[in-house]
Amino acid sequence: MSSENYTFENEEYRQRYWHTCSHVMAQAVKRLWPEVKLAIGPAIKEGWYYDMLAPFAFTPEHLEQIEAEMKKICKEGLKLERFELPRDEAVSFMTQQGEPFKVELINDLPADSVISFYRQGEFTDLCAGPHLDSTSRIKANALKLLSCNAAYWRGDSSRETLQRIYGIAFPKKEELEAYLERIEEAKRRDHRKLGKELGLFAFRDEAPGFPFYLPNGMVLQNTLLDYWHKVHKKWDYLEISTPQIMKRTLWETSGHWDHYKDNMYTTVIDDEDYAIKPMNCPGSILVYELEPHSYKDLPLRYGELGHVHRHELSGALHGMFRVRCFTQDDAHILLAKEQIQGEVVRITKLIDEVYSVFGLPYRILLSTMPEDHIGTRADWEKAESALADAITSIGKSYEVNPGDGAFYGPKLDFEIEDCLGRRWQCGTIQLDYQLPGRFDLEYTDTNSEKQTPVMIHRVVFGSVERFIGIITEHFAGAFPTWLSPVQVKLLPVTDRAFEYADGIKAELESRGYRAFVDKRNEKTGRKIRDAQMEKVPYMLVVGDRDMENGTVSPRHRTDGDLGAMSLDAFISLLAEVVDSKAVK
RNA sequence: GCUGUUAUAGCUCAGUCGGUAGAGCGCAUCCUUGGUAAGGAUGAGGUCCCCGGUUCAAAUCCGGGUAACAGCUCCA
Repeated sequence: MSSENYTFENEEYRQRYWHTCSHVMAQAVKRLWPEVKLAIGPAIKEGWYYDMLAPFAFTPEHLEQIEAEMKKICKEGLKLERFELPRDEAVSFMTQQGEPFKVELINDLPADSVISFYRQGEFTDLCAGPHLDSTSRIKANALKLLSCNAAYWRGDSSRETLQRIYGIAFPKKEELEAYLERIEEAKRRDHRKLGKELGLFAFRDEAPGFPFYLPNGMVLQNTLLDYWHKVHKKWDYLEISTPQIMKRTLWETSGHWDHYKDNMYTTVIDDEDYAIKPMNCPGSILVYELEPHSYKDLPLRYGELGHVHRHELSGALHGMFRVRCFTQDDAHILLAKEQIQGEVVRITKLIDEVYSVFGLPYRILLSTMPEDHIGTRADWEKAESALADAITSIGKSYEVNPGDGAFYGPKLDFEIEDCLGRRWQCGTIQLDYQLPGRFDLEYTDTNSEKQTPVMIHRVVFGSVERFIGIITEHFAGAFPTWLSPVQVKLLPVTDRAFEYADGIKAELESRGYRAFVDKRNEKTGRKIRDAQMEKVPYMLVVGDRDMENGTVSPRHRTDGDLGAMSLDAFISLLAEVVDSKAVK
């Protein structure tokens, strides 16, 4: 069967298609600028890229030129032919072609590997394939070069910085347009843009990477945390709060001073070294150590909304997604080995409960033993199967992420998928066999013997800041009513209705709702438009008619005019939406 | 941190060849009292990111900072 019998929905065919596009792009570049050196050009999840070294920086105009040349190559209908060469011939071939990166790649291939090439017209590339059979298979008017950026050769920051050109292509022009539209939609939802427009948060040059919460953002955060408190009370967590700054000796015991110092902010107090906490675990441990513990205390669940600081590289900062100080909705659970599975089930149920409130689907990843680890293989296997069994026991499934665990234990990661299909790692459950031992933690078991507890680190939101960023984009700023900074905006038709509106506002506030009156000297249409732009869920138009009949005229931001009704009727409607935490 | 790009009014952005700045929105005042997505008029706002250089003259050209953006590396 020829590869062209596949459809584009087929993953393997898609990869083949994009990989061929990447060769066509490289060919176009070499035709335009023969002096450019090629590195690697794989197909990726969406599209492809090619890394290259050029004596000048590519600009959008260059990309247009390359794109035009690519279209020409597609129309030329060049056949792709595979051939193999022995290693020494492969090296001399690429040396002769003036491609040092390709020579390095060939030299690094394992001794027994087959070294294959693909030729199309005058262009030949080192490549394992597979490919389409001809460049004419690529739909010339449905391909686009998206951007050009820097990338390190072999992902190594100590090596050459190359230029990476990203591209995308589809078999139909409409699919390309839909893809580009999705990118535009993501831009419209960018939480940095919405955060500014909606008055949620801000950044200043005076504090790069350290967010300022504005009044609306503070309401959102507090509402989120109120909910967090409620859920954690229900699941038997004990809330604590530990110091921001603690002595160097503590961080030496925990291992952070040796392994995490580059990311820590430090200070000196009374001639002693201190560090601002980058993580909450050592603080929780100090609380545990305050008194002796019995097996009857376990699992002991310390919850902490811990404000941590980490010195991230300036180039890594990204709105609320990557900041230098953030709040983890952390918990440290101390428990006996045999309690692990049951506790993991509890945590998974809690996480499931929270994510479903936001309407966020997720998948679970099990990260197993990395090469660099502590503890015996048997212990690891036991821990990994405890995590795996916990997930399957509640009818959920997981994917394995081999070797991606922390050095001190395996973990479960919860990856949220937002409404644009983008994935975000939020929740995580990590088993830790190391820290309790480093701090000599113990509990007394049923035989009056001292035992070392296991520690579970877990977060649900991950970081409150990142979670706020994610839901801002997920809801495009139109938060569900229970989370909206302003839930009801009263729009008096004339100033005769101000007093009536104030009375309704007071009534709503006394019931715990967030209401505001728009008393600007503007027409109703204008007030509605502005409230819509602010994404307020409910607008209450009140005018002479309502005052006469004792009604309000609610308008929902998506459902439109709901018609006049009594205030009581509106309040019960509002109560139902808010209390159910509906995504509305 | 690295590579590239960018920085002009509260916001979004124009500003040609180097001759000390403009629009729309917002804001203020006045008119307008208007029932489901923008009523009208007038007006006030600028250390053109910071420091230095070239020049008779710099928002504009050059160098160095800072910050943001895209990506790499790293990560909640």
